[in-house]
Amino acid sequence: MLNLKFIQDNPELVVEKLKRKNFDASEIVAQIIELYQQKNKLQGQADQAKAEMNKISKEIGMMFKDGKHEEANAAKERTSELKENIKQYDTDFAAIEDKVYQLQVQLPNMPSDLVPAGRGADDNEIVKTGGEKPALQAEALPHWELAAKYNLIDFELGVKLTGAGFPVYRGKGAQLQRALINFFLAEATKAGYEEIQPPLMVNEDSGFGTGQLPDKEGQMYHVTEDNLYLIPTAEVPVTNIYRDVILDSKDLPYKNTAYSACFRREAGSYGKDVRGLNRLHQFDKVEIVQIAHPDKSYETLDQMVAHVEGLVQKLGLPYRILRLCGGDMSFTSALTYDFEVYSAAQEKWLEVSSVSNFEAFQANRLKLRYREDGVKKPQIAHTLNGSALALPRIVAALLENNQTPEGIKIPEALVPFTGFEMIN
RNA sequence: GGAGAGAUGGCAGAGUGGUCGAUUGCGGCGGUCUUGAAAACCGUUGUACCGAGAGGUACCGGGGGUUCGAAUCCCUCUCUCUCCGCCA
Repeated sequence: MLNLKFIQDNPELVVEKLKRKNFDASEIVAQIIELYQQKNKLQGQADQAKAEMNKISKEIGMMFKDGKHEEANAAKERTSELKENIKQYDTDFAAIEDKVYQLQVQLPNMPSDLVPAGRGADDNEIVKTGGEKPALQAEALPHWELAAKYNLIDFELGVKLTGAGFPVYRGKGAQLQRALINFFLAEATKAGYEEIQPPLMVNEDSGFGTGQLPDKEGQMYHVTEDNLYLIPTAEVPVTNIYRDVILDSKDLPYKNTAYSACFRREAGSYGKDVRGLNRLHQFDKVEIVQIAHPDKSYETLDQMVAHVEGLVQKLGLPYRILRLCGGDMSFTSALTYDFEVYSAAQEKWLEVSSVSNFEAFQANRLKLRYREDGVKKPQIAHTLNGSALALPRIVAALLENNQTPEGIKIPEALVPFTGFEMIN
């Protein structure tokens, strides 16, 4: 959510910047400014009326105290009209405020100047490529066949237990999952992130705070009986730790990491692109979150990107880093880097991480602020997060890229966590 | 699931219709004192919006109502806690 005052003070800038997200904001911005002025005028009138009312009420109180009952009753008569007016002002005010809000939430976050122009995935900028694509023999198998061959993942069993998109990991498959989680958490801890074990369900306020609600309601599993939502990412509970808080600037940045299962309904997305582990309703992910000072948030973003890069490097996966173009980035992001790893048997790049700076967009909703030494008014902080990493596609790439006639080789960095070097 | 209690400022905790945005204590900040620190003492210490400013308005879990006037009374919703039951 963009700040109202900012929109009011910089209407052209907002419109101009949002063009890069292929969003025409001119109409909405104009309406917001118009309504904002009405709102302020109304507030002035309402406040004045209320001030008068408060004054009279106090006077009446004193009169009663002094035993001047007749005067007091006379004064009461003056209040009825004021009362009516105030009621009207309040109703109108609330209506305008609501309208402004409805418009305000339609505006996406402004992209950073680094964001390339573009419409879709093809326009993303490849900022870096690393690692070596493996040379597989001709009969290399896709990961879902490898998973079956070595009894690592049972997709059909998941269907029996729950439904499509809920695989069952077993044996070394399950152990590999656990090893990856521990490896990612260990790396994050080493990098100074405090580990969090968050609830896997959140309430409406939290869903709203990070922007899943009200718009993306359909993407989350909703437990209607208790009105709770299964989290689509640990970002939701972890970032909401900082909802409605005022931090001390000298404590910034706050760094948290969390492993969680993630639940996504992904309604309607079935087909050949979603085979195997490519897209699931439940998957595991380690997330990193930072709350940063606005002056430092891009530095922070670079650090987070470097952290994620370190992970894919240690796993020995061929990867590339994309800077998302205006048309492909999310509604809430100001700058996003996607990580893709190459899954050699599918011959496909798979997205395994998305690292974003939301600047003040989420923090505005969250009312997440910090106080600068000696400055009275709290300022809005910046929020960032990234996957570090999402497991399924990492597993897919590991299985496919590391397959040999003897079995699947575990990357060296992971062996201390798996306890085995080979799946065979 | 049954019974009860409660929700007030960073925390603790007063306040049952009127100068209450809210007593007090703790914590925080500033100062006096001290070689330094502690103690003691003095002062200060919420957020949002409007306003050039003076200042004004709103907020005592959310919403609604009664009243000239509500933290205080009424209705309603939500949440939390305690005890019992069940259970990991």
